[in-house]
Amino acid sequence: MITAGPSALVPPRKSFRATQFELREAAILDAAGGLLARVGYEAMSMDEIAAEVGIAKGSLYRHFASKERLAAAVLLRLAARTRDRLDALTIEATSPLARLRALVAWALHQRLAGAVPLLASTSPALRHALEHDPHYEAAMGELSAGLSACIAQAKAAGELRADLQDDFVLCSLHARCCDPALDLLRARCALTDTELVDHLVSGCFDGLAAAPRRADPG
Amino acid sequence: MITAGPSALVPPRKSFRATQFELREAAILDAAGGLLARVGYEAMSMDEIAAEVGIAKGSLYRHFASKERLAAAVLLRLAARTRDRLDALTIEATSPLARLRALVAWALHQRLAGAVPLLASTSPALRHALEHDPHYEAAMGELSAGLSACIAQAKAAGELRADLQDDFVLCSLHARCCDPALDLLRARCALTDTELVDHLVSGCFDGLAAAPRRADPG
DNA sequence: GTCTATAGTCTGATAGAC
DNA sequence: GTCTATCAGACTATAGAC
Repeated sequence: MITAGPSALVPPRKSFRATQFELREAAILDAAGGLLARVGYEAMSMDEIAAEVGIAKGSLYRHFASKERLAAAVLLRLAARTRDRLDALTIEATSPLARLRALVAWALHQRLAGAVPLLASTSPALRHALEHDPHYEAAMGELSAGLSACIAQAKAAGELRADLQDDFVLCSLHARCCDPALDLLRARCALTDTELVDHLVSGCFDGLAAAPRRADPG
Repeated sequence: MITAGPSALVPPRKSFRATQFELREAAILDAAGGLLARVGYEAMSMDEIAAEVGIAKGSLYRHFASKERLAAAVLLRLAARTRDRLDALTIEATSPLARLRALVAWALHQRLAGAVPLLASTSPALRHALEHDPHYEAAMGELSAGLSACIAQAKAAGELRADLQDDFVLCSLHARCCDPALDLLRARCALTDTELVDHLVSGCFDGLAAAPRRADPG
């Protein structure tokens, strides 16, 4: 049997403690993410998070040096997950446009399940904090790059309007994933989750106006 | 009401003090609105507002009993203005759809000029405060009613997709007026204000996907 | 000026991984 | 059995409503 010892080729066997540490860190991110989505950055208190996770406040600070960095870690994880999702869709989905639609739908479902919108817009203070976080910038940069590639493909395939610049589409999609309409609709309309998401995605890509819309030259 | 002045038929002549009071109140609302848009509800402090207006903090509280009520007054005024704008468009604009497009464009231009998005979404705490403000509820109700009428007309004229329910369109338009995409685009894309607004309005009504989009039966 | 809320720190006690 | 991480919670300092 492969002793714990430093034999090469042995998968890194983590100590029980280290595993616990990682599990707790994930739990903290989950709790903070939920709070962030429900009450916002300013109103979420470190005491509340600690209480929700069931750990002491001091232990919270063993994982994250400050409230800002904790919130940044939440959004960082979400950015990474979104990117992973996009990668997965690159294999699954049939066309570039289908990938984009599926990614927006996925993001909206995440939010219905209680996730934060992937946007600093929640709080200007948080936005400011993130602007100086290199890890977050990097993760968002990667995500943007993947999306931009997808947008370019969709345009080349004639699936996206040619008169809109790529950056505009990118920002629009980002914003649609964080759409405040989701909250408005949840409060006002009686729709199932799936209907809600389908309508929002369709509204985003197909528009609200009736079919004959632009006088596009062929 | 005409008794105040000596002669009847004279427009109500306000005292100097009352005029000053109203001017100051408007100035407070302007300052608070700007702060609200720039830094958000939680981060805007009463001290900051007082300083910006150039009055003592005590005077602030002569006008508004609390921070919550001040913020509510800002959004209330904006709701009223939006409604006024919709009324004006009912005369100006040619079709119901044109009215809706023009209203969204107007709201976006307001935001470019520094106004708050007309939405509690900025801050969950603020949203909670507004949920219990009858004046705000009433103003938003009136605005929604006007918009719903316009939406119904546009649908009847075949200008809006028939497969989307009115409430869905209403919430979507509301959200588009508060679109976080505006801020993202301002930071990322080099577009003039007018281009920015035109693109956003077009994205909202015409969608991002290329023309042949749904297999609509006639 | 007063008072509350909360970020962030520190400590002595304790459980449980090693 | 030792030793380290965690716990509960008191504590400081600051910001900001009123």
